[in-house]
Formats: sequence, structure tokens, C-alpha cells
Amino acid sequence: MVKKPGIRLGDLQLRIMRVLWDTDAATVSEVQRRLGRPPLAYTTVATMLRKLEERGLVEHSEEGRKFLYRARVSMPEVTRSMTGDLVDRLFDGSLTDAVSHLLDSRGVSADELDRLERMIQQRKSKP
Amino acid sequence: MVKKPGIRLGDLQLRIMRVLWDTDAATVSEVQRRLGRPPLAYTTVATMLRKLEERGLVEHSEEGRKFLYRARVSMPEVTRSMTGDLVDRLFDGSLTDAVSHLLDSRGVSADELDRLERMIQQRKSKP
DNA sequence: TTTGTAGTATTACTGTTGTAGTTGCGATGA
DNA sequence: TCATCGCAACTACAACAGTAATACTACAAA
Repeated sequence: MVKKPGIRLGDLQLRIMRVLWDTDAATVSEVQRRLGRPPLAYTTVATMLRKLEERGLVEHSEEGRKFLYRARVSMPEVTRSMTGDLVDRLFDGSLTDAVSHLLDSRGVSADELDRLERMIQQRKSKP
Repeated sequence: MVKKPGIRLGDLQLRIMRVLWDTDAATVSEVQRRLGRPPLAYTTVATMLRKLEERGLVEHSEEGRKFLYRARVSMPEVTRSMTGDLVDRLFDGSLTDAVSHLLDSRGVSADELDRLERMIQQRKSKP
């Protein structure tokens, strides 16, 4: 069993990963462009990509003289790790506590409640 | 409307806040003791409390020559802030996506599903 | 009165995230 | 040929979390 080291990502790191999950592979400039709004310096993006690669979350191949980056960890993997982390930290691992809190703390529309209910029904029907 | 600055806490910071939420007020030594297991240096705890106080999350009064610390932010406040943060970061603010992911990624017992279902029923019955 | 001790204050150091400047190099267009 | 541009490499640095040693101080015990 390979151990999962518990992935923690900062804001920018996560935004970069999201770009890579969307595009499958991208150069630094592409990532930079896709990050949008207040444009970050090219070197900022390049630095973060290098650091992500050091951590093994990303890899690159050379396409001519530019680097093509792609994710080495999947989105579900990261998502699971980060949510699990928070559920552990805040709710002592209790899923129901976590969901309960979510329902309490955010306005949930009747529509959403319906969807959630159906989700649970489905989950119940198949073991 | 007072703005909520989006509270982010590190591991130790959260553990310390939890102690304070549990005890209502505690000296540095008490906090240190309550953190348990691999005991941290007294000064480590004191330093973190000071930093938390700088951020306004904690306050102290003087009890003789020792400091009595207590939380200035409530547990639900912090919990809401941190979960909201993650839901925004990972699921673009979609609560159903978040719950859906939680159900998928962790083993959920039939028992828990029942409890969740009842929770949703309750929520539906009162607007 | 001296000294140990329990406290706080000060200082320091490592690692990580976010942010970017500077440098060097190779392709390319004038 | 030479200036420029695109790009990677290297370096830097502020902020913050975590960790703690060291220094100062006031009370208590002997």
C-alpha cells in the first residue's frame, strides 16, 4: 500500500493545478495566461511550477526549447486529500459533522436539498 | 456589516484554539499540557499564543503574574470560515459538489446515510 | 538575604508560499 | 552580423508557521 502523504496546496498552487487539470499540458506562458485577472509575472508562475515539480505534483517535458508541464496527481486525489485533511482537523474525521456544519453555515436552497437527498438515496440503493 | 477577513489557521494554531474553546480560559502552561503527546516547549506555545493575539484571535488578561488566554473568535466562526474557504477553493463554492465529493471519497456507513437523510429532511421542513 | 523557579520578553532560525528581478542563452528578423 | 525577444536558471526577499534557546524578572523558600 503506497502511503498518501497528505497533499496541501496554497492558493496559487491550487489555481495552477486547476489549469493543468483543465488543459492536460501547458507551457509556462499558457498557465500564466490562463490564471487570468491580475496577471502574475511570468517568473512567478515558472517558479511555482518548478516548486510543484520538486514536490512531485507536476512534471515537464521539453517541447523544442519550452517546457510542457502536466499534472502528476489527479484532481480527485488532491481534492480527497485536502477535504479529508480539513474534516480531520475540524471535525475529528466525522463526515456527518462536516456535512451538518456545511448545511448550517451556508444558505442551502430547496433545490440543493433535493439534489442532496437524491444523492443520498442513490448511495443507499447501491452498497 | 463587519467584514470577515477569512480566517486561516495552521495545525498548531488550530489545536491551540481548540484547547481554548474547551477550557474557556487557560494559562500558557495549561494550554501546553492540554496539547499533550509530544510535548512542545513552553516557549513554543507562548509564542504561538502571542502571534494569535496579534491577529486578534485570542486575548489575555493578567492573573497575578501569569497570563490567562481566551479565544476572541468562536469555534463556529472559524469552522465556517475554513470550510467556506475550502469549498470555494476546491468546488467553486458549490455545496452539493462538496458534499457529493465527501460521500464519494470516504466510506459512508448506512447508518451515517440515515443520519444525513434525516438531517436533510429536517432542513426541508423548516424554511 | 540569597537563590531557585515559574513566568514573560526577546531573539533566532528553518521551511514554505507567493512574488518577482536579473542573467544568460539561443533563435530570429532586419 | 547584430539587436531583440522568448524562455529557463538563478537569486532574492517578505510574510508566516513552527520551533525553541536565551535573557530578564518577580515571588517563594531556605
